[in-house]
Amino acid sequence: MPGYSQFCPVAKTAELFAERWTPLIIRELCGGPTQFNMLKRRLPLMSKTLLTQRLRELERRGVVTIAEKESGAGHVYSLTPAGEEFRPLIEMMSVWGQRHTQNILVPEDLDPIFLLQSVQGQIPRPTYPAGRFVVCFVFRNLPKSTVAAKRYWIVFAHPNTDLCMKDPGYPIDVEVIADLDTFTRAWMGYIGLADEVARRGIAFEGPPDAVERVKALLALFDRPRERRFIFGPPEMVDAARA
Amino acid sequence: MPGYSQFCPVAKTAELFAERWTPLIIRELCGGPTQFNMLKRRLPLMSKTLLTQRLRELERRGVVTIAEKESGAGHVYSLTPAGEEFRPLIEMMSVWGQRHTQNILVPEDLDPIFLLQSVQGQIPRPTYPAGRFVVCFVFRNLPKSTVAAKRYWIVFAHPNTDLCMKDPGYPIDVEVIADLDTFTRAWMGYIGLADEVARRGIAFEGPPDAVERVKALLALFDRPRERRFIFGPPEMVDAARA
DNA sequence: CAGTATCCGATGCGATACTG
DNA sequence: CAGTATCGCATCGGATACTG
Repeated sequence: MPGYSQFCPVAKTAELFAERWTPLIIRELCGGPTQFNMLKRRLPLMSKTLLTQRLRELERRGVVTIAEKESGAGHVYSLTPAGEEFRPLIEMMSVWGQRHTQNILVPEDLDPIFLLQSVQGQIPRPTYPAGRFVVCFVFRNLPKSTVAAKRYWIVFAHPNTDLCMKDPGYPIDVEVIADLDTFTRAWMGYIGLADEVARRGIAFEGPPDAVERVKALLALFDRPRERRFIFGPPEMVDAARA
Repeated sequence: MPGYSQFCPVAKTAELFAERWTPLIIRELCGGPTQFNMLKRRLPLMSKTLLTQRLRELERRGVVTIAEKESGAGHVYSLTPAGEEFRPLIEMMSVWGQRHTQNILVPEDLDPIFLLQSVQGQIPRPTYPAGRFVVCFVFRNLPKSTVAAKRYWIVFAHPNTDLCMKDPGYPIDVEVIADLDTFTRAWMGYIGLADEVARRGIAFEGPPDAVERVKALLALFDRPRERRFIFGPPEMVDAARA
């Protein structure tokens, strides 16, 4: 794909920034330095070949640095100062998307893992329960096309938290049961959470105090409609919140 | 090209905004409502078919309105409120490009007409000369690939100004002679204008007072290095300046 | 794990011709 | 002028296999 053949800086920036996948790579790198497979995991539909290609191109253009890892093979990818200057662009794209793309979520967009990574990232560390606390998410009405599992576990273990795709074996404190699309839209603030809970589109099962605990963790009810919702890796969320 | 299959608002926005040509179309529409051929003229490398396609898609997504023209055939294209919200993104891309793409201008990027449209647009109307005033630009070292002409005329006629590709026949007040790439980089603020004029990379010919007049019009010497240089159609420049 | 090399198929898009 | 319809090919990028 050749360039636009215009010296206009908007065009020159678009040649780089508006290439397919590039904004999403930069979105990921906004979460801080990361490795190849971390990126690959968050961009599952992108082939390794293409990801490498894009990262190389971004390095060539001074947007990304590729450093040798100290231990083992592979590299660490991070934004250069020039790359950091894309952060406000990514954030504005996020805001625009929240305001104007609510109705064009298609089944293929839904992804329990991506969703729960966001959930995991949005929960402020200070609010973690003291001891171990396990929330199991059960998603109904998964898109037919997906191979995703129905059940996931978020394990709070004091300063850390883990997202598990397999039963970690610990006793479950609360089960959250919801349609995947309902929970996604609710989590994004696109539909009323309280409403969905009220009509049991989203249901909580467990001891009442544990359920309240989870509702508080998810901050389900005090989410303003037009809040600046930063979507991205946990570190990016942290940075934006500060 | 299918979507990214992610509900993340950055991804959903990228599906629309980061498609090939789309940022440039929006850049143009930031100059206010316009018509098909105006767009086509500013995006010469884009085919009519593709331009139509993109405009239709942007309409479908609520970014552009397509209205019948009152007289004659064709439509008027303009940004919806949602589309207007892309303006800050375009402006940030412009700023990023000015800071980080100065070294990657290639010969094919250079275009006398695009350049002089920008020149014409950047000159504030209040500074126009009182009577008719004609500046002829002569570009040397045009890229071999181009079919562009060497000579262009900007005719100031009181409240209006015209950019001519053919000799308008009026007597010429000042001739500006420069390498196309030198003038482009200087105009963008990428290289020092005063320096280039001093070593006659850019030369002015005409009566001394008229030459001074042109230098003032072009605001060649009081251009700060990191100024917020808005590149785009004249109306966009006007709006950004206000 | 962290990529690289190669092949080949889908499709995006330019070119051309046509219409009101 | 302001587009629409059709065709064909270049190329982007996915799939697969391979390597340190």
